[in-house]
Amino acid sequence: MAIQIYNTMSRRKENFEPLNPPNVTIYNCGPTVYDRFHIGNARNFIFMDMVRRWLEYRGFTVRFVQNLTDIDDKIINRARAEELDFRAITGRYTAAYFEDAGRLGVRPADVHPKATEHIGDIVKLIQRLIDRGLAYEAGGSVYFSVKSFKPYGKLSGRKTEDLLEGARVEVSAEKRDAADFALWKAAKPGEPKWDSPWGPGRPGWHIECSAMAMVELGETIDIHAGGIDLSFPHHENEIAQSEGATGKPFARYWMHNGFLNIDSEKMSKSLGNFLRADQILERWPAAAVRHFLLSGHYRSPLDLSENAMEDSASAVKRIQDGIETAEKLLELVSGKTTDGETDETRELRERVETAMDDDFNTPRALAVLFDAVGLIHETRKQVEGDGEERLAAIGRLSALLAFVREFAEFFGLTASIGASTADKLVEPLMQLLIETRALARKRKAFDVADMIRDRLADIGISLEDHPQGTIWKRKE
RNA sequence: GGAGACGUAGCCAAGUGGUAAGGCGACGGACUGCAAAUCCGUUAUUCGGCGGUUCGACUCCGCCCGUCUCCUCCA
Repeated sequence: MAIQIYNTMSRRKENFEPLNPPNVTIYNCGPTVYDRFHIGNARNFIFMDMVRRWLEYRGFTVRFVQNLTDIDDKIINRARAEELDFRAITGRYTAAYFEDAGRLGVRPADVHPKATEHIGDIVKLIQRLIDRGLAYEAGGSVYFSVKSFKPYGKLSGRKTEDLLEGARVEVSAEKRDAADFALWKAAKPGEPKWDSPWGPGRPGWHIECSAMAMVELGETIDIHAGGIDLSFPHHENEIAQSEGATGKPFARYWMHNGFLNIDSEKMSKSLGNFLRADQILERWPAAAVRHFLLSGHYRSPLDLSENAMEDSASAVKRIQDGIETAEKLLELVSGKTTDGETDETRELRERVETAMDDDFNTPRALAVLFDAVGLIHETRKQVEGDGEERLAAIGRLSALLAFVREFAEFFGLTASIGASTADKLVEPLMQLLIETRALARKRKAFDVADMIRDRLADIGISLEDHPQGTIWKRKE
């Protein structure tokens, strides 16, 4: 069964067939580095990183490119406000991007191209569009002529006429049509600028993605992705620029994730109702944030709330506890585990694969993971019991543990496990305390036993008594 | 005005033309010296409303109500 991907262009799920299997090229529209990104941006980063990993899991060789927009109005404004060179701003927030993304478990792309490092490629592409009669120079700026590109609007389902009637687009005497958009912006006094055949200026927003995607991935890429708000005008314009210049399809699959809402409204910088990723990470573990973002289908809107985060934190705890309990229990009873699969885990794996192959249905895949955790606890009882079945149960438990661990890691839900590397002294000291408490309990000195447990609880360690012995865990 | 998405239990959220996954929460029980963890049971005769198609719809069609998004920078 092939992987199915919902293509915004066709508005339906399609079988995924890359241009040159097993290679897959992905271009994801990255952040403008004028501020730390918010949790809504993170939804896209985390999701696309997971798409990349799922394709790798499925045997594809993925080349993943995500740009960093490092020149635009917002950056210039911020630089002005702070009285700094714009490069100081982009440098600071580029570093912040990698820091926050890393904490969220998002891998760096294979390449993170920057607009300012591709001015030459951008200029060449603009020239190509002028040569083809699709763009024109006016007053030192260059505009794309929307009317001369017939398929304009095919991604977002818009008609050029409607756009012109909308008339909410930027009015400019230089443009032949209101819907035309800038490829090259003539420099105003004091703005960063680069030389070009049309005079000093800087690239427009949309052109960098076309130019860099082509340079890094070729004229036709497999998957182009971004938030749904980018479908128009950004992606529409990219198509116009790229296909206008090459005459080839720009991207085979367009993937757009839904918004992250807060109080049922889109979270956005302009509305001011956003929460930065670094802020949310101060309060919640990365694993909980990831669970929350993956708990809904990527194309649906997701509503962030205190309650939703609490639910996710509890849900993640169930998985992590399941893993930890199984690990420690296996150590307690046998000291060694095997990683072999069983019919049971093969079936679970198949369910995850079916869910993920179906347009990356993470909620369904997570449900399988929770089912597996349930099976761990069921098996645990057999391991704790006596008799014949115990040996078989140990094998079953190890297989389930390996399965849950594999996919919990795949989805990034184990992030906080082992986050603090335990001092070598901790384990033997814990054993000492556990043995002391066991002795106290045996002698019915429950006040002593409870004191040990309570004091450990105070410092963040919980004890669980099992028939085979006592397990300790760190709390959050 | 144009384009589109969505409306499933207390909350979050999958799903299918054949009789409702999973998570969180709640309640009852088991286990425990007491806990914690876990387990068992209960928690949507019903999928925004009204019609229609069908042997049968939550799933298909129509209308209505409600929420949201895009059409302007935005993941």
